[in-house]
Amino acid sequence: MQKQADRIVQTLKAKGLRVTPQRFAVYTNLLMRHDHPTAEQILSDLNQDAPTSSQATVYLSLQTLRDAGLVREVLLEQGVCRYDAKVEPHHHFRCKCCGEIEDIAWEAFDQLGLRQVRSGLKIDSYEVIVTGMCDRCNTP
Amino acid sequence: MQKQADRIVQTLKAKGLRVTPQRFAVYTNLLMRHDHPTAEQILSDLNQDAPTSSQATVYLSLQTLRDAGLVREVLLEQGVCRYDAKVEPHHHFRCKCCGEIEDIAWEAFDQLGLRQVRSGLKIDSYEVIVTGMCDRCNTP
DNA sequence: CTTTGTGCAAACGATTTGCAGGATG
DNA sequence: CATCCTGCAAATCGTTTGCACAAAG
Repeated sequence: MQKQADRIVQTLKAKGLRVTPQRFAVYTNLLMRHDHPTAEQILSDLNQDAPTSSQATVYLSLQTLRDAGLVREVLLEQGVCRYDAKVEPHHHFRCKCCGEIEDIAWEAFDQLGLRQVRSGLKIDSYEVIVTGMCDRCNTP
Repeated sequence: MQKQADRIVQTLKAKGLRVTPQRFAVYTNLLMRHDHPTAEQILSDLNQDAPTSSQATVYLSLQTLRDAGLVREVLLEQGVCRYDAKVEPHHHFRCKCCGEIEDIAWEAFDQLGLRQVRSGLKIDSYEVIVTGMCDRCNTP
């Protein structure tokens, strides 16, 4: 998987970011995951075996990656900031029972008549947050 | 406006909540506003003239009101929890330039084909968050 | 009178900052 | 070699908690 690492390095460089081991590790970790981890979860995951990054660096790296548009913040619960390296437009579902978060395909809402929401607003992006019960919690 | 105060008292009682001056003040303040204040903003607003509620009480009152379904949390920015006493379903727009938050009518998204988002998910509610530039920031 | 809410101050968890040394381009 | 990043520890911010007293039903 040398190719993949190279691609990640190129992505970072393309955004004008220096490629440091810590920043690379944070971004790679987030790209490999399928969940929506908090900064804390990324930190402990990275340092599981050997120490990789300090707390401050993980927080700063995430800020940097967010500002570069490589990573998205996902705010679903009060006081909990999650991160997502999947930048293709998509939405989120949160099970209010187990707390699990699932992606929802963008096309599900493609028919949204966003243009005419309100005249005067220049719309950049939108996100739908769905709450309910996942199939696991739903079938006892 | 005695009528209005009575209506608020009745609303609280109907939810089985004790009506204390502090709780009443928090809820009334939120009902009268058109913005989406943080707990901190409500606190300082209430205590502007005379001391009305302590910090802890405002936080607890907001929790209680949220649990009773009288108030909604609005999460648009990392680390900022806003509150909204308008419980009729509606969505939010946030100007990324001035940070202002506007309500968006529910009907704008009424045509959402939510039922068939994904089989297995039992959907409770959803919310659309729109980001962009408001008309004020857009016209220089 | 029993239960629940309040105020205060201390505790807390997540995130940010200042600063000195180190690595990157 | 100038700039930017990292690590550490301390600081900060928003929110929560423990406890004694007060108020609501």
